[in-house]
Amino acid sequence: MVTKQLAGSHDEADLTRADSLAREIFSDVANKWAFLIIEALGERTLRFSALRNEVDGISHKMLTQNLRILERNGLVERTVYPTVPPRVEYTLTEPGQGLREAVSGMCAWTQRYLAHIESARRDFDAGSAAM
Amino acid sequence: MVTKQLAGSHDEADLTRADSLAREIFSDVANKWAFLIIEALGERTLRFSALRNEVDGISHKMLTQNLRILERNGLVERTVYPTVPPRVEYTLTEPGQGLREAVSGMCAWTQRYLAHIESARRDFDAGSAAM
DNA sequence: CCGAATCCACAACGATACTG
DNA sequence: CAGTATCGTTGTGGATTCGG
Repeated sequence: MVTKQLAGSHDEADLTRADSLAREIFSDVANKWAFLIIEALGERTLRFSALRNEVDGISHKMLTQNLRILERNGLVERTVYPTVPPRVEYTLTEPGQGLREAVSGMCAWTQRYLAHIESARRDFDAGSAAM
Repeated sequence: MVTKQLAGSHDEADLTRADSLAREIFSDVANKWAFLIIEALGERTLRFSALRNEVDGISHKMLTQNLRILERNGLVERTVYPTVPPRVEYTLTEPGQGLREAVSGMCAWTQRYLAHIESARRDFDAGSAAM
């Protein structure tokens, strides 16, 4: 699936539509900031500013932007308390939690191969520099 | 980890270094094309042009670029056969396979929530359009 | 406190053309 | 066939400012 799929089903135009939708979702979700936001949220409910502190290095703009996208896809829930000053909380929905598990898988993978990757990079960079 | 970590270890400067490295890896790997390439490769060995056919919509340039990055991180192995015309094959290394499993997790997640997400989007877009 | 909009530098991307 | 370089366009992301 997603790339070319194994065509286990019946129709074809139908699958390619699902495929292009899957691509869109990937575009929305498969980026550094979305991942970090999802990991930061975890099972907690956080305010905008708290979230901004957790995901460090993220700009105000990027945070809002990515949160909007996640919200649009139904992965985070946005709750506005009409107090003054305003107060907005974000929390992962159930599909969002599902994604978080996948993301956690990637995080675990990163941890596991950290050293391996680091040395692969050194080798590669050393090889490129040889001229 | 990756974002702020739970500080289960001893030192601190050490962890933040690992953390920033993890970030770098995320930047390299957490993007649409890298994911699609990894899924397309799977357990097979593919030539450049074959890979290009599998990951459809990808440009020549993007493919080389992402392959270089993956190679640099030791996730794909690049084998050049010095024939004429040249022939270059790509295959996932063991760490690459590990990443692929995580990516597959995301693909499975996508499939699972496809309909859910689609309707969440409709709701969101309908809400935004209300003015 | 949160979000939207503006401005702007610069990175990403696609198309093309050229090399081995 | 595979890779690199260049160019022009589009997009991304930060800083700032204004508004609720």
